[in-house]
Amino acid sequence: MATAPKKRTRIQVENEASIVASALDVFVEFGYSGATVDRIAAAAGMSKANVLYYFGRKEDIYIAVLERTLTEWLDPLQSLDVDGDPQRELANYIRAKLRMSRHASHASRLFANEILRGAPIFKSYLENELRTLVDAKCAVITEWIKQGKLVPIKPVHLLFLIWSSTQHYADFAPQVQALHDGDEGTLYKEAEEFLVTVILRGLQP
Amino acid sequence: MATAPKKRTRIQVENEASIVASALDVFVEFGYSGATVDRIAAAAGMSKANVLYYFGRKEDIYIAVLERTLTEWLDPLQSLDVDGDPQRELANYIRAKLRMSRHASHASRLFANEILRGAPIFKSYLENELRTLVDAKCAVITEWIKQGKLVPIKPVHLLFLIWSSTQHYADFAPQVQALHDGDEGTLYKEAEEFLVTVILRGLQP
DNA sequence: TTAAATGTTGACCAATTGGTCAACATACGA
DNA sequence: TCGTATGTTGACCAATTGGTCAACATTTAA
Repeated sequence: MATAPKKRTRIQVENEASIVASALDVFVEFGYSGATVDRIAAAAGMSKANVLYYFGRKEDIYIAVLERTLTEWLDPLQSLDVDGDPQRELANYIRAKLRMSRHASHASRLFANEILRGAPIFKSYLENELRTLVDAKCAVITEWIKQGKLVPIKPVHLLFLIWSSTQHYADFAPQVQALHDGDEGTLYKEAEEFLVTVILRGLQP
Repeated sequence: MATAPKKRTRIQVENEASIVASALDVFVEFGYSGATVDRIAAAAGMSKANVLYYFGRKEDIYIAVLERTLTEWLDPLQSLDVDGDPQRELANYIRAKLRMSRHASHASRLFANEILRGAPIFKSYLENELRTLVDAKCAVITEWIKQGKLVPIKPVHLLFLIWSSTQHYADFAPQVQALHDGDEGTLYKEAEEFLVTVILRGLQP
């Protein structure tokens, strides 16, 4: 009962997917204002008018891109399990976030851009769905602390630490590359080793 | 012998400073493409034509803003002292970066934006001056490790960790606020306590 | 096969953009 | 005081922008 139950044709499904995929690249490369409908259309291999036929406004394309990328991006946090071993659960989470940083770097940069802009589209999501999820996972961490399995800290800051330190490798890639010798594989292997070691040691009671 | 020794008048100094200061706000709020010369002029309280009289092109304004903000931003890293106590030196550095995140958040966001864009202006600086400074400071950390005062890690990842985790509070402020209860003062006090504790514990041999 | 629904686009529009320029205003050293 | 260097801006321009629309093309269900 969320939206009107309009049937979407095969061509609609294909073209909308193509537009959204191309638009992700363009928004990430040029930012919201710098991304033109023309560029998105060119990237998708169709005319500007046709893009506007599927998405009435540029902002609608942007919203669609944001929504499509969202689920994928937030997925790893879901799996933090209160019954698991904290060190193991957190290590897995760090590794998962780092993998996403590497292989879904466009999604990471898209969100970074959106939040840097003041999260005009995202804000309500942050305050509702994400907030709910984060509260639940903070409760898990608090429980681990109560059981004496982690040093006492305020859980939300731990999430910030994991998010920031892993996403850094995607969002600040040009800087990271300028300051690091060796190929991407080595970089991420080192980062994983480093972050898991330091953060887990830092949390050990 | 760096630049032509042109004398700058009082009015030049004042107006250029005013433009650069206003432009920082505008670039941060709207991004590079979204920032218009008109908006910058309005923020500086003068006509667009006058702004272009001082800075021939929009990009020149941007470069000036970047340069003006740079020195200030990089300052804390300079002071990492190999003869000091590592735990104390690093704690001070984390605290300094966190203070800057709070009180110079526009500078942090400006750099984040620039690097997200692929660092078109910044790249050569990253690869030269910053690289040199970072190499020097990594040598300091390596020395501390050799002396057995820190757990063995690759120093550059430690810098990434400190940068990302502290700048997160500036760059992702809308997200941080959406997920944190309490005022800004409390937030930063908690963050400082948390980051210093966890990172230093994580590095203790 | 056919006709209605759906898809596609070039041409077009008004608004905004970065940037120029000639004309005018002010500051300032001699 | 005065003349030149400096400062200031409205008017203007060409290019680009998001978005519209009428005309044409293709798909699809009957």
